[in-house]
Amino acid sequence: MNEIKAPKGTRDIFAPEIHKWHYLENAIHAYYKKFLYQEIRTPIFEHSELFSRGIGSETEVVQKEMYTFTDKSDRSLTLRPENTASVVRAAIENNLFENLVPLRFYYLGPMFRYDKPQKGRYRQFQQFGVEVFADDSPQVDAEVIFSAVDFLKKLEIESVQLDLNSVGCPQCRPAYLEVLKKAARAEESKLCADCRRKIDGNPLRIFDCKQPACAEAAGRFPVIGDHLCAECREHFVAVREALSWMNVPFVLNPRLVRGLDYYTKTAFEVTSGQLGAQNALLGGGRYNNLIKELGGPDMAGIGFAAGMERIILHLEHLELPGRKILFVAYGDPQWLAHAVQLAEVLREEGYPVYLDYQGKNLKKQFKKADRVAAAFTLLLAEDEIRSSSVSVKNMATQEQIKIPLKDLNAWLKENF
RNA sequence: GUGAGUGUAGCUCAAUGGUAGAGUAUCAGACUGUGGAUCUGACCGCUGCGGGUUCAAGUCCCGUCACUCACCCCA
Repeated sequence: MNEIKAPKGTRDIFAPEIHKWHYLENAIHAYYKKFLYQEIRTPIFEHSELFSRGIGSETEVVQKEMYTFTDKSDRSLTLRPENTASVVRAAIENNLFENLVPLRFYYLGPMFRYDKPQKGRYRQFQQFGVEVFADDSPQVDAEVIFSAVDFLKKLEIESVQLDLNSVGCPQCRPAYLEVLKKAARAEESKLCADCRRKIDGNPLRIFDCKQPACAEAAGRFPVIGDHLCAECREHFVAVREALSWMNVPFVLNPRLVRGLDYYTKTAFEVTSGQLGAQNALLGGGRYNNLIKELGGPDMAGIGFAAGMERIILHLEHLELPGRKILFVAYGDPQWLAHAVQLAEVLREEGYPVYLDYQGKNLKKQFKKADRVAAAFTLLLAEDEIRSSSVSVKNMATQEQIKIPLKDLNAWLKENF
């Protein structure tokens, strides 16, 4: 008999951690409402082709990490590894580009990638993110980046670094890639086997390699910043200027590349030293060709995605105020009916009320009240019932007073 | 996909190759109108799983699975 466990890379979330998730989710909704972003919820699985076309069929994510399956009608479907392609698809499909203003969305929900789990990395993981369409202004880039950093700041996550780069566009990137390949080939003998393979496939990834020899060689490679076309260069300058208006500090990182193919111009990433190897809290950038490539209008787009588990890891020491609750005790089962009715009235008034139906005697009930961390225990037994009152015990101070039932609500409003 | 570390009670951890233990939690009682403290008792295990070595394996060896961390990749 094998015990059935959660699949590798998945996990259960419950109290007390779940409180942090509620806190984070509420914070996301509240924060992005201020920017007039609208929440969008897209399916958790999509046609596989959406991701291979959107993310890029040569990317690591599409080649090795997708949960792809065939349904009973032989459709190839895939559990979403990220949400940008889906949001774009949804906007196209629902004609949102014509009807909805502003074209600014945020989302949150589970994503799936077949990765080897480690700290901050799961096979089912939660991301939240934003997508802004139809605006190529560099100031929008800055606003999106500002919102990401500022949001983390609001959560008191401040020991982070914002890396910024421009990865060019179809006008300038191909020429740069050729220059880069040439430089890499010239030093091919110094590179590791992995990086030699990257030269023809995705030479930008060589910059990611942590092998000292590769990093050393990559230090001499040309960087894209010197090969941007006029438009990309001006855009990048304007983004940096707008970030300075917003007092967002950043680190220019000419070696920053993104894992998904659709990025153009601005690319950014926020990392944290507190996370271990998987140190990216969020990453994103501009994708001015994605919407068109997926069959939509020729419109710009920019967004980012953040790893919620990784943010939760930064909320370790967050002290969430415990929910105050009332405990109704009844002493002897013969008074249970009165207790049930009192609990019902209290809940109707909005109070969180706990009633223990197994309470055999007062001692046990008070013990349970202690266990559930009740602020007050309301005792309803023979004396109280006879006098139409209730004994209210403050569990912290041990003070206990008898209050007429008709005054209870007013008293609680005052003291609870 | 590669590597390393760790798998013993619900949880945290002990146990020279020689009868599997403690703390904690849970339950009951001391204490039938009152919680936290204390004391007493009870419950708690195919030592991840499968092989092997040995008179004897939680302990040594091999395999396997799981978890953790790292590589890789990324949020």
